[in-house]
Amino acid sequence: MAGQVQRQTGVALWRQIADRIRQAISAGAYDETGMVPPEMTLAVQFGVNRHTVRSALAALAQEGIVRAVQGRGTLIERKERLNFPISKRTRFNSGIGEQARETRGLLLDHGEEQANDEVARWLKLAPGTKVIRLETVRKADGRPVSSATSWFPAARFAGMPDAYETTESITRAFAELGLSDYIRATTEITAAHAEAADLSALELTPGAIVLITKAMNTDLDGVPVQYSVTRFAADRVQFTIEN
Amino acid sequence: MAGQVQRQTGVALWRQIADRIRQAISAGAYDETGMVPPEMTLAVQFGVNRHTVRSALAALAQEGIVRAVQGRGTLIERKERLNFPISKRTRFNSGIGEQARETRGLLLDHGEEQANDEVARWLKLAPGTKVIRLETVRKADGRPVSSATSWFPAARFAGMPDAYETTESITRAFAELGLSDYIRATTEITAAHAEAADLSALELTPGAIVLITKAMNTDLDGVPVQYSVTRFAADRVQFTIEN
DNA sequence: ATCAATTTGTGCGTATGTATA
DNA sequence: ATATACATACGCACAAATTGA
Repeated sequence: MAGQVQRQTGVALWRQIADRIRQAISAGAYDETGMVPPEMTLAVQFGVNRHTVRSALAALAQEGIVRAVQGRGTLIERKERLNFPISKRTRFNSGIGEQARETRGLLLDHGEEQANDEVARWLKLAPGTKVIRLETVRKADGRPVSSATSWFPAARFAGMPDAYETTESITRAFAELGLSDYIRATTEITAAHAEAADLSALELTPGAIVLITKAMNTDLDGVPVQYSVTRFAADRVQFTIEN
Repeated sequence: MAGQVQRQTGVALWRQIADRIRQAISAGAYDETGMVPPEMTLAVQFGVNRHTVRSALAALAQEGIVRAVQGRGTLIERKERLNFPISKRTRFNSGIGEQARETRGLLLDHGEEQANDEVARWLKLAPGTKVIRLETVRKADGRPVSSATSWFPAARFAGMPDAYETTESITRAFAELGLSDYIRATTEITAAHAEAADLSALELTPGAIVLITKAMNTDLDGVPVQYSVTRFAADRVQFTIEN
């Protein structure tokens, strides 16, 4: 874990250190012992006071990533990073596969509205066309992984909110509404700092990073059936693209 | 730009605000005027003192993203976000296409070494096999976009460093070495906070985000020819996957 | 059972950075 | 520019828990 933390940058040292340790845990750097190195070792490594390391570890403990035991050390509780394959057949639940014991999809809010320019462009509709909006959060083993806003052409998928609430899955909801198969046409990926809404929806701490995908699905005839903006907790996921 | 900035989070208010304004500029929120709103307007919007907004704008001015003019306002200098298509035919230079007038690839360092477990796994070689390592930075219109470490099987591509230095392009270097075509087989995408090395290589400010890709290219027979770990300045790029 | 070494937990004083008014 | 409040970071000291000799 080379590279020093930096002062006077607007990001507190304890946060920089927490981010680095979180990353190291995800990368499996401490797999041999299952523990984080002692506080003093980390303090020397990062060139800071032990108190500063403690602040960082406290933040990670708060996230449930580590657990400190007096006299023993700081144990690693979790190190998973879910992998999302992105392909023509991109689906949340089957993509997760055996990486989680249980996945759930919760419907937070929904409504019918008129497509704004962005939604209309992606769904290839005229601006103002009626669309169904779904706000959902997906969890794996109880842990929030992503929050999404999806839009569907209202003319075709008016029953979407009910279908999703019942099935907890876009794929199964589509099936209920008579669409047995669909294709991921385009995916756009960016990254940004978590906003206030992300913090509560994804149970993140401020300063965390979100990976943002804007994706469009079509039916087998190439007609757009869904546009969604999904925000993933960056330190819980990675994407893979296989060509 | 909804959502308030938060105190006591380890990220200074001026930095949170700078990040939000940078994001808003990228998203085109101020395209009508080409200017950032007045400092007092922003101060009210974020619920902070005007001084705090000034700190944020000073940081953005330092990055060259905005320029403050007394009596007029704060002008937006740059707002581009380069788009990287990821597909079988993923190539940096042709992918950039007309988005930049000039692209360069600079060779920072290179060497011959033995493949560690990660490199060996990706290149499908036995650990310890000789590989060529290239450290490169790619720039578009003089602005650093990504820094990459690439590994190539040494037996086949011993001339890689020279070829890259001459051609400033992986594609052209491969061509010089007798490989006229190659395929992007796998791409893995994650995001993390910028490390010290990123700050200098990509001219970032601390707290910035990097998008990290781990990618493997093969020749037309499916034999791995390159494994690379590339770190992109997250606020300058986006990825798109077309299926 | 005891002891020493290691490691986390706690307290206090001080200096500097951040933000407001 | 000044004053005030709070957050961040450091340095030192000592207490409490765990481990292994």
